[in-house]
Amino acid sequence: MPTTAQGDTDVGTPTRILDAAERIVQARGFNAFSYGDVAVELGITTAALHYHYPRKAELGRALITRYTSRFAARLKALDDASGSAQAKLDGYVGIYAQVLAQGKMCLCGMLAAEYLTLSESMQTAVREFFEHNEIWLGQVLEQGKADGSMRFTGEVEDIAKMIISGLEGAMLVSMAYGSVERFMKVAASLLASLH
Amino acid sequence: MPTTAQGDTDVGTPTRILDAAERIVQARGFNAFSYGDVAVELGITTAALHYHYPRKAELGRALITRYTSRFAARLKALDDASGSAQAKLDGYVGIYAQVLAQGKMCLCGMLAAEYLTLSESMQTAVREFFEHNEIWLGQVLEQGKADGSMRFTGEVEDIAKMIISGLEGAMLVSMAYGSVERFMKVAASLLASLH
DNA sequence: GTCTATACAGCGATAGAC
DNA sequence: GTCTATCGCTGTATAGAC
Repeated sequence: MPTTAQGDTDVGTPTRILDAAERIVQARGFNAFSYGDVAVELGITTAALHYHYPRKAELGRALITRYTSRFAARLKALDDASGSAQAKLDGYVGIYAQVLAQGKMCLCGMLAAEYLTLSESMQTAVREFFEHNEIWLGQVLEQGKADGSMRFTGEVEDIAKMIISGLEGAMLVSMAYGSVERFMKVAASLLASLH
Repeated sequence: MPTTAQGDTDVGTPTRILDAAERIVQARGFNAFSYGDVAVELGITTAALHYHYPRKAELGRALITRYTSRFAARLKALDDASGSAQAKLDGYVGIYAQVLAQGKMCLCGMLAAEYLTLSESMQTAVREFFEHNEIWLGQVLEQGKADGSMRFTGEVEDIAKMIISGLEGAMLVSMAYGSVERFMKVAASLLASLH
């Protein structure tokens, strides 16, 4: 029997920990983030946090896997809802813009900068995020190429890498300006060559 | 009378501090970097470091200003040596590739990720780096447009922002793969649309 | 599952001798 | 200009009571 009644949003402590940690890490980075930050926000002690995530690297790993699976769900939603390849790409850019509008980096973009300081487990999970995105972008590009709506020279894989790199970089630089507009302009220039 | 004899390379302690700190920050980030790291490498104590740079934020600021002025010197060298706009752009990409080949991020790209944790003085200096680069890139693009070697739609400023964002992002993601090849492929795709 | 208490290491920074 | 010594704080992590 679950401890939450019907109608409850069922946010257990582990979820609340991940929510707070995710936001802090996306804004300030994994190395500038501490158990203390989360503890204060949740009104519990750091000892309680360690009960759920004994080591910081394990918390970090959980952060990435949840982020990646949520991201995958949004990409699937784009597949289901959007007809054209262009609409899917626009939706993809929109996901990034939403994150930036909250003053945050992409979690895995942030972690890529700190890559050399991460545990092996976190490093692997970060790479998997990028690879998953590249595969999805590749499929969208193939679709656009097949139906004639997109034109590009070079391998689909390389264009996919360019798009994700370009968007991550646009987020990165835009962090220094707190400007979603800047991000949107760069994204538009980036994708303009595909028309 | 200088304390260094003729023929000495004249690397004082402040320079050696900046050299070590710069490399560590570019590889691991400002928040994962400590006075202790530099002290061990230079064989002096952290107290000696504080004599030269009393506060970490001041060391950070010095790091950025030196990096930016060195970068400016390299851009000027490209202006002096390269005739075509395309050659200048290739040289620009080459600078980034050289850094990445040493397992490092662009200093200011790294600091952009940590932006919200930096002192105001460092934040300002980071933005100045990007603005300086955008101006230079804008001039190159104008040159390419004027002599007919480059074609693009949209504002020159936006294309310049796209190029620096794209290259920074390519470095960022490539950090997770330790792959200069990946970076070069993305850079090529990024600039292909200008031909 | 959360608490108090604590261990222990590392950090930035300072005082004062040399 | 560099040292020894030290301070105060923060960080991750653990033990054991409740």
